Amino acid sequence: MLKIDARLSTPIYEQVIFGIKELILKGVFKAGDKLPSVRELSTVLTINPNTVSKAYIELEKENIVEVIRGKGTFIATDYNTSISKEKLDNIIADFKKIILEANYLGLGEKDLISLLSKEYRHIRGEI
Amino acid sequence: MLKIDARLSTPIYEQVIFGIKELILKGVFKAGDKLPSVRELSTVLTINPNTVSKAYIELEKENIVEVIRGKGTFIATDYNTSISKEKLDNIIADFKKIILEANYLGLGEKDLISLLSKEYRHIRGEI
Amino acid sequence: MLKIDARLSTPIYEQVIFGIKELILKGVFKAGDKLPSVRELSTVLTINPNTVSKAYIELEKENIVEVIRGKGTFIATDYNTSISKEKLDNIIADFKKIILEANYLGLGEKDLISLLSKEYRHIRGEI
Amino acid sequence: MLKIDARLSTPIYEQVIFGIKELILKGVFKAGDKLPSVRELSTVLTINPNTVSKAYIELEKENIVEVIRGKGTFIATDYNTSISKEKLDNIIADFKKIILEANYLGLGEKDLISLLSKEYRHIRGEI
DNA sequence: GTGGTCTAGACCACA
DNA sequence: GTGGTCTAGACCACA
Repeated sequence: MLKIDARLSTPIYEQVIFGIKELILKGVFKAGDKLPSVRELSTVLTINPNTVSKAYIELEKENIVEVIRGKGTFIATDYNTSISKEKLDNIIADFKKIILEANYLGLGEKDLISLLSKEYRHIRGEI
Repeated sequence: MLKIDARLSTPIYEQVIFGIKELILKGVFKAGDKLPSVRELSTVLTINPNTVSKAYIELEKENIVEVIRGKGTFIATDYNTSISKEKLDNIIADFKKIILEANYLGLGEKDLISLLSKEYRHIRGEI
Repeated sequence: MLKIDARLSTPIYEQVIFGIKELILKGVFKAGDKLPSVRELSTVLTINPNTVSKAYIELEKENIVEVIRGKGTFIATDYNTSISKEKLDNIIADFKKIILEANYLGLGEKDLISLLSKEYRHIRGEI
Repeated sequence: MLKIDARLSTPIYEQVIFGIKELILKGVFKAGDKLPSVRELSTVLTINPNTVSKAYIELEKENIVEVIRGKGTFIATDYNTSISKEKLDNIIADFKKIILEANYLGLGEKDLISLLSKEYRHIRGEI
C-alpha cells in the first residue's frame, strides 16, 4: 500500500508521512489503530529506521499519531482540525506555485479545478 | 515587485524563478522584454550573483527566457506550452499532498476549490 | 582513469561529464553502480566540489545518473535511449563544423570516416 | 545565405566563420573574391561590427582570407592545407564527444558514419 | 556591460 | 557521509 521511491526529490520521511495520512484518509487506518513499529516498517520498506522514526515524530507533532512508550505508535483519537494560519498559508503558497506552473502547460483555472476534483475522486477510490 | 525571504525553506533561486514567472503571468514582463542583468538583480535583491544566475539558467532550460551571451536575458518569444506528462504528474502529486494536508485542517473539496479560485483572482490582481 | 586538464577551453565540469560517459561506455561503470561522492571526486581531481556537483546535476538531468539525497549518486538503471530531435540536430551540426574544418586540412569524406572508425576502436580499447 | 541565430550557444563570430567557410566549400566564394565589408555584413546580419571584425581576423589567422588595408577582405589564393597536429587533435576530440553523445541516443558506429556521409552530400548540395 | 565558469568554504537537510 | 544551497569574489569570452 505504502510505496517509497528514493529517486524522487521528496524526502523519504515525507513520503512516509504522506503515505500514512493517505491511509488514514482512505479509512485503512482508524483512530486508535496501532501503526507498524519503526523496525517493522523500516524492514518492509527497506529504508533506514531513523527515517521512519523521523516520520513518526513529525506525525506526532501534528497530533496525528500518539507515541506511547513501550506500547507503540497509534492513530490519535482526537483529531485537531483547527485551522492554523501557518498551514493555511502554506496551502495558499502551494496553490500559487501550481498556478504559475500550470500557466506554462496551457492550463487555466477551470483545468486546475477539474484536476483537483479528479484527484479527490481518485483518493476516495472512486476512480 | 519581486520579494525574497531568505528565512523561507524555499531556496532563494526558486523564489526568483517563481517571482519572474509571476511577473510574466501578470503581464509585467512580456515576450522579448529584457530582464534585469544578473549583477543588477543580485544587487537589488541583495543576493549573490550566482544565485540569480542559477535561476536564469533554470528558466532558460524551461524555455521561459532566452539567455544571449554578451547581450542579456530576455523573455522567450515562442512559448512552449505543450503539456509534458512529467510536469502534469508533478501538479497532480502536489494536489494530492494539499488534499491530505487540508484534510487535517478540516478543509474539504469545496474549500480547496474556493481557495484555488481566490488565489487566481489574487494573481490576476482582482484582490 | 578520469583526467582533467584545466588548460583546455572545455569547461572542467564538461570534462567530468564526458569522462563519466566514457567510463560508462567502456563498461567501467555499470547500471546501479555508485559513483564517487562529490567530495571524494573533487579531492581526487583537485577541483572544487561545486564543479563536480554541477557535472552530477547535469548527468542527472540527462537521465544518466540518479542522485539520491543522503545516499549518493548512482548510474541510472533505466537508460533512456530515445532519439530526441534536438540532440540529433546537435550531432549533425557538429559534423557540419568538422567537415568544414577538415576541408582546410585537406581531409575529405573517406578520411573523416576513417578517423571516426579509428576513434571508435580507440574507445572500445582495441588500440 | 549566411544565417545567424543569436540564441544558439555557438558564438556569433564563430557562426560567421563557419558560414563563410561553408560558402567557400560550396563554391559561392572563390579564391580572390572580395568579401563584404565589415560594415556591410554587420548591417545585413544586424550584428555588431566588432563581431564581424573578430570573425575576419580569425579567418585571416587561418590563412583563409587576406585583409588588404584600404581595399578590403579577400578569399586567399594559396590554400594552406597542411595538417596541423593541433587541429587534427581537435577533430578527434570532437569525434570522441559525438560518439559518447550518440551512445545515449542508441546510435552506433554505422549510424554515425551514415550521418556523416549524409551531411557531406547535404553540403555538396546533393540533397 | 553581459553571462559563464570556477574556487574556497560555510551551513543545512537527509539517510 | 551524502548531496543542496549559498556567499564572496575572481577571471574570462563575447557583443
